[in-house]
Amino acid sequence: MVEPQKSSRVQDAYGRIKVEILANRMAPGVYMTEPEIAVQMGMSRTPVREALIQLQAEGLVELVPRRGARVVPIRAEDMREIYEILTALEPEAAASLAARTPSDTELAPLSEACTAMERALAAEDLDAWATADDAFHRALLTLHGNGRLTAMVVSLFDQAHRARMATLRLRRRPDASTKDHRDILEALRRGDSEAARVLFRTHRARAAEELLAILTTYRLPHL
Amino acid sequence: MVEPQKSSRVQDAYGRIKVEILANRMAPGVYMTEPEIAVQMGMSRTPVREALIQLQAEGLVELVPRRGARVVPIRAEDMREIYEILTALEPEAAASLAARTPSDTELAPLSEACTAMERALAAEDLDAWATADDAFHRALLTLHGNGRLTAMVVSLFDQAHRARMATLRLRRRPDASTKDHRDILEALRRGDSEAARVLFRTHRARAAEELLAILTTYRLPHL
DNA sequence: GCTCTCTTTAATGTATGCATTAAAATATTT
DNA sequence: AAATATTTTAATGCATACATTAAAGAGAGC
Repeated sequence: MVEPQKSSRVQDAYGRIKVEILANRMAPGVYMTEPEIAVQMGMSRTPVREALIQLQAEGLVELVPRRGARVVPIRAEDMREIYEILTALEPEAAASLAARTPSDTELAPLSEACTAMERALAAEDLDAWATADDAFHRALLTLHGNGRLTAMVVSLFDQAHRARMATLRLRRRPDASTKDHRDILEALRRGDSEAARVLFRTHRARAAEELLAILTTYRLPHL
Repeated sequence: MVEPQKSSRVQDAYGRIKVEILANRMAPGVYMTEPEIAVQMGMSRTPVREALIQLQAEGLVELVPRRGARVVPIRAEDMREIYEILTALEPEAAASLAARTPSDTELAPLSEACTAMERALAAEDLDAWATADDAFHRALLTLHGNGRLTAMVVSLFDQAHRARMATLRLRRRPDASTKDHRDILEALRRGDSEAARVLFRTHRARAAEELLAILTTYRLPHL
C-alpha cells in the first residue's frame, strides 16, 4: 500500500501524505497548500512539492494552480473505470499464472490469505477480512511477476481504497467473495488457466456490481 | 503522443524531453544531468527536475542519484510485460465498445484509420502505416471513454514506441495486421462484443509474438 | 605498474528568495 | 444594499544558494 524507505524528505512527505489520504484522515475534496503541508511536516516547500507531483501522477491528488493540492474525490464513475481495468488485468494475470502451474510452495501466501479471510469472516472482523483480501490479490500479482502490471493494479487499489473501506460495512457479508478466492486458488493449483480467468472475472464483476450498487444507492457524495 | 500546452516551463521541459526520447534522439541508456538539460533548454534546474519526476512516473526515464536522468532502455522482457497488459486492456475496451453498438459516425475515425493503413501499405509507406495504426488504437480508446484506461494504454504505447519504430522495417509487411483492424472495425459495427474481443486479442498476440521474435533474433541491445 | 588513500569536482536534495497573479478583502459608487 | 473598483494577501512557478556526498582524479606507498 505504502512503500517504506524514508531516506529522503521527498519520500517521507510522499509516504506521509499518502497514508493520510488512504486512511481518509485527509478528506476528499479538501485543498491543502504547499506551505501548509510543509510547515506541518517540518520541511521546506520543495520536497513537499515534488511529492505532490508524484501523488498527482498516481491519481490521488490534483494540483490546482492557486488553490492548493486537492485530495481527489472518488465518484461512482471513477470506480466504474477502475473496476473495468481491474476486471481486465487481474484475470489475465491469474490465467497466465495458472498456465505455468505454480507449486504449492509458491501458492502458500495465497492459501494463507484465503485462510485468513475465512477466519476473519467467522470472527466478523471485516477489517481483517479486507486486509487478507488485499494480501491475496497482491500475492497473486507478485507471483505472476509482471512488474508493470503489478504497479498499475496496486495504483488502482490505492485509488479505490477509500471507497472500498467506506462501503465495507454497508454490504452483505462477503461470503461469496471469500469462496471465490478459494476457487481461484484451486484453479491455479490445478493449472487450469481458463477456469482461473473466468472465476476471477466473475469475482471482479460481482465486486464491481456490489460496490457500484452501494455507491449509487447511498448516494455517497464523494469518497 | 505528446500533449501541447507549453504554458509553463515544466510543461515545456516535459514535452521537449519526451519528444527527444520518443524520436530516439536521446539514446536509451544515456545519462543526462539536470544542469545539462537545464542549460540546453535555457531554464533553471527546478522545472527540469519537476518534468523529470513526471517522466519517471511514466516509465520513460529513470532518475539515478548521482549519475543523472537515464533514458530507460526497453528490453525484450519489458516489451513482453507491456504487450501482456495491452493484450488484456485493449480487447476489453473493444468488447465494451462493441456492446453498445457504436454508430457509423462514431466509428468514422476508425474507418479512416483503416483506409489510411491500407493506402499506406499499398504505397509501401511504413511510417504512414504506423501513424494510422496508432490512430486506430487511440480512436478506439477515445470512443470507449474510460479515461484511466486510455491514459494507461497511451503510456504503454509511449514506452513501446521506440521498439516499435526500430523494428518497423525488420518485420514482414503488416498485411495481416492491416486486415485485423478491418475485421475488428466490422465486429464493432455489428455490435459483436465477443468477436471484437477475440479478434483484438489475436491481433495483439500476433503483434507481440512478431515483435519479440525480432527483438530476440536480432539481439537488439537496447531500444 | 598497481593499489590504496586523499583531494577535488560536481550532481543532487533541500532551503530560500522573489516576481507574478489569482483570490480575498476592502473601499467606493450607484 | 448591490455592484463595481481597488487594495491587500498569499500561493505558485521558477531561480538561486548551499551543504552533502558520490564519483573522478591525483598522489603516495608498495
